[in-house]
Amino acid sequence: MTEPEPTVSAPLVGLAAAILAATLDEPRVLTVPVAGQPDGRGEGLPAGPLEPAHPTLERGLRAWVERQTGQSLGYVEQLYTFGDRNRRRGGQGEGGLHALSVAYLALVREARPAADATWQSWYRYFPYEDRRAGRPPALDALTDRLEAWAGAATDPEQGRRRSDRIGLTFGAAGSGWNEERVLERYELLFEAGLVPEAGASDHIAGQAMAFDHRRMLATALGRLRGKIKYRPVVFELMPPAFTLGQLQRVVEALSGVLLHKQNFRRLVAQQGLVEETEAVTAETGGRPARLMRFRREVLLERPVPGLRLPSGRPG
Amino acid sequence: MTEPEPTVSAPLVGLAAAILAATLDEPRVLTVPVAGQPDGRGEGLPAGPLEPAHPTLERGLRAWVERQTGQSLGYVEQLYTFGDRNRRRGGQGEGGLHALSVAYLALVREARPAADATWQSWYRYFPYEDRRAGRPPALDALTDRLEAWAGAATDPEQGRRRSDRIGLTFGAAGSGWNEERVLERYELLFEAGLVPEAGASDHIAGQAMAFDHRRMLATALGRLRGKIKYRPVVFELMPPAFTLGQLQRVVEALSGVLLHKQNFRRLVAQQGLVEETEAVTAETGGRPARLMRFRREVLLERPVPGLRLPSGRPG
DNA sequence: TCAAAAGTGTTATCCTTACACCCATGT
DNA sequence: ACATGGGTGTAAGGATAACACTTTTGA
Repeated sequence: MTEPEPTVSAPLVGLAAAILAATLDEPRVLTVPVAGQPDGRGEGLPAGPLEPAHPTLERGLRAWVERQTGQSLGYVEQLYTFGDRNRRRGGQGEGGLHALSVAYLALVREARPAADATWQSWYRYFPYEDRRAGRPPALDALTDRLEAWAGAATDPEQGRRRSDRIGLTFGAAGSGWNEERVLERYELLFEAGLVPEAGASDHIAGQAMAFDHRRMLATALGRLRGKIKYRPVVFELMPPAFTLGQLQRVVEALSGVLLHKQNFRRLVAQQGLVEETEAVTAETGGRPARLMRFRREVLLERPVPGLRLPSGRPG
Repeated sequence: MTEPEPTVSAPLVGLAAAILAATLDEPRVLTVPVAGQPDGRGEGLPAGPLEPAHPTLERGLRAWVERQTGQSLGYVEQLYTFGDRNRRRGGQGEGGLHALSVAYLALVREARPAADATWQSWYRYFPYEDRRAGRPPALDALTDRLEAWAGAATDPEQGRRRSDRIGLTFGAAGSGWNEERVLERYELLFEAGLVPEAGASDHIAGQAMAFDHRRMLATALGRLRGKIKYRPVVFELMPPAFTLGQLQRVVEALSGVLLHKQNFRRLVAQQGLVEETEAVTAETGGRPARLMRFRREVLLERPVPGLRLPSGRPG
């Protein structure tokens, strides 16, 4: 009785992947060109329809990504299933849901582009998310536009709610910046009509993407920024051996904020996440650094092994 | 080029909801009878296929739930999209993925069953998850069976990995019990063939459900148990006014572990999650307790307002 | 008077934060 | 010599955990 019975028109199911890496202190995402898109939206995530031959969703995703980019995936995690708000049956009017996309997050070590896929910095699509060099200047323009949108609300109550959301997600008031709220910030910009995906000709909020791929990417970044704190996923992005300084710069690149050096090192060390190798490297510019490696055993020892970000430091 | 094009046979998309409540110190889930299922698997979650008329996934879900149970939903959150491992095209052989289910978590305040839907305790389906009365006796039998399964591995390396997983998820060794790992525990039991959903005639691991609904329920419980720690979602399950003792018992019911009274009260108070009302209630058996209410303002004030569970107390 | 639950206060301990400082290399 | 990044020590502050204890009702 609750068994899904065949309906006349099943929706299309798409698979999409936000494939993330970090090389040379820059967080990256693998993108592909997308034809037939509005101006400025010709970039997208590797994606394709779920096919009858796919044994599972994840296997289908891996197949598509390999076909489109040549990249084989290691760590893969399902993010969210989107009912695309832009694609409805028969144009407008009574249209129901036409297409779904199951979005995935993938973390890979090496950044070797293939075919016409290219690696881009995350912050090309979300420039305001990078606070490593201090509060980005673009932010002021953005929050001004957002406040104008809040002021243009139909009633004062709605305006207050909008202002609250702006303060909460963009860290006005006392609450401070929360680097995990990437999706909430993008959604707010979308609702305020400040991104091309919402019909704006604007691009002060960063480079647009095809379909709702930028929403998927925002979801992926927020998830990863949260997850590094309680799971040792950063190491999926690191080479087998690395210095603590490199690790810190990768974490900073992902989270978009700078960290306090001494405390970061102590946290990493005392949590047993890494162990020393015998090797050192001299390519860092100052005193040669010891190379470390990830201790896989922590997965068995500690219940919640993550890189709790230690406070932060003024940019 | 990455645009999903129509394929000959799109998969069916189902919607399912784990609707959770907490009444009288017992955590509950709304279930419906499911016809045509194997013996002992006639219970399921409210569910139905996504229909062309549904404007969004969530609206489709709400429609199905209201139709099947009369329950209208408040807080709703998407959980996961499952490619049902039991339903493949054409039986066995080359079969690809035939049906998807997008599963949701819903939290409701009132527990008034309607139609042939009934409220059941979570722990009917996961008896080993309730540690409020100490370590459940059923657990020993379960871990014995699991260890036997680990011992029956094809090679020693696989056996070691299985043993590690058992220790990690069921909290042997030093690691202790982690109440959030509901899904990992269920998946382990599934792989070990100890649940009817995996073909076993056994039910020492709790009451089975139709399709993969128990997997969805496990996902929901794990998510909720994690989420109460960093979001004030418990209050979705509470009446408008409640005593701190009631709140504690609900949190204990959800998490399945007992908490330290004094510290719980202090934590709740000093986090500003609740405020006093003028009323008191005398129905608690001892000294009358002050009725409290949830302070909605914390959502604007604090970045991560949740009920960090204070340690716990020996059961 | 006693049981049961509400509610308050205090202390030891640990973790986080912040600051100060030394070490080894290249220019 | 000094700039740069690597690496260590330690003290202050705050939060948690554990303990003891008082208050107010009903039976």
